[in-house]
Amino acid sequence: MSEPQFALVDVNNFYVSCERVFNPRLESVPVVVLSNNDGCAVARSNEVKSLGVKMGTPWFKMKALAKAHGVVALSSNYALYGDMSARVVAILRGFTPAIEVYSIDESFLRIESVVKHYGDAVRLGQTVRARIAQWTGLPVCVGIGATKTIAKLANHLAKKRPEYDGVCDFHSLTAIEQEQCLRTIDVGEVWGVGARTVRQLEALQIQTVWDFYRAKPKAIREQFGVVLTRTWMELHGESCLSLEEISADKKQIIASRSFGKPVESIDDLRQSVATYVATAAEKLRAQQSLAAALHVFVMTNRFKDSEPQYDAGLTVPLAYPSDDTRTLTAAALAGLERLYRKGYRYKKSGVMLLDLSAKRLAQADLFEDTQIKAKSARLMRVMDQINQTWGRCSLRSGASGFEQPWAMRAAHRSPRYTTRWDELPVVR
DNA sequence: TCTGGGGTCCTAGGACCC
DNA sequence: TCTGGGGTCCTAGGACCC
Repeated sequence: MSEPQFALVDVNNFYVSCERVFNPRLESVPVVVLSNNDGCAVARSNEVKSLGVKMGTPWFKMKALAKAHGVVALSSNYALYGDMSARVVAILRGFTPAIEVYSIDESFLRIESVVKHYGDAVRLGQTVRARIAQWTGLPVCVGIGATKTIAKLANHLAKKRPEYDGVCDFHSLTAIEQEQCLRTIDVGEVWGVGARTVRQLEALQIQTVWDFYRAKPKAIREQFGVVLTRTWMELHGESCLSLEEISADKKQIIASRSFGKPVESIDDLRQSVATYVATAAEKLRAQQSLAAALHVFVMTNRFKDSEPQYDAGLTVPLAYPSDDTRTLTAAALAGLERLYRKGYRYKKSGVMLLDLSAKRLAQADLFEDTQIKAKSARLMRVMDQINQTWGRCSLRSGASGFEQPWAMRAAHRSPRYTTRWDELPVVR
């Protein structure tokens, strides 16, 4: 059996690139895509990155800079990004079925069995790049290595160093080149090394990837535990993290949002909670699970020191595990009644579905009414079908409200070009 | 005025069992 | 007077990821 060879394919500035595909005027213009509620920058074009704007910078803090440099800000358009992501994955499946969709814009591929058809790994990477560019218009970079962690690092090199032309196979570099690369990259760039660990490593004079690579595994194990030791081994070419081709069922499902403006009344909170339950329950049914408990939470704006703060949550167990939006909504609203305190300006609420189990393995209950259960299943199926056809929340419970004055802001959303007939791009 | 949302895994410590 | 040892399960909190 040949040694594993991983490729990490990652779309450059994914959300911004999706917007540019359909609006070429955004090309070579500085563009940011904002988080829900138009809060923070979650995607930045290269022009914006070179202005020094960091990931997660609040929009209101960069407005002056944005105005000075003509930065275009867009609200996030998840319908568009989700659809573009699916197209990229479909193309990648044409290269190999051994693929793990790691996030909306990244996939790992096992390529050792298909490399020979392309000559070498770099040529394979270039073919991937060219095909995705031609079929979707999106730019990607490809990093290749013996482990996922090395592939990630190679992807970083492919992005940062123009001489690689978007594809870097770490093992095609000479030992000296490899060392030079590792010496120039901060240890924080390594997959699995976060800000906290960086600070602790710096105290040990470990600053670059090279320093970390040369560290003693025993010391890493004793001070940092098994997780970072695994990262160290992966960097040394020992594959510890395998390709997860089949995405496991979620163990919890969360739905929550910040409000467009502060909310004080319990009526508005009820609407928001009911809305989020509906979203979460739809996901729950999509993976054919039941929830045995649910957690509902509310919080005030933690950035407002001047205002009284309240941050509370309550876990509500269910009599029977359920996937019925009505049952889950009733439980969540009952929890909310107990949580609610008058006199606060709430900023966010949310719901977590917990203790999930596969529906097909559900334990039948002697005292449960099977007719009601069957009706519930039918109703939920019809609701999901209608919402799939006509858009999320087309059919919803009255509890989620009509006006929804608390709804999040999305003032700069582009059309859902690829998923709505009435928003198709028009060529004149 | 304005500060995202959704996940997973690991560890330590306590409760509990035989 | 003397008071074991091994194990599991659960939970909270921390760290990480995109």
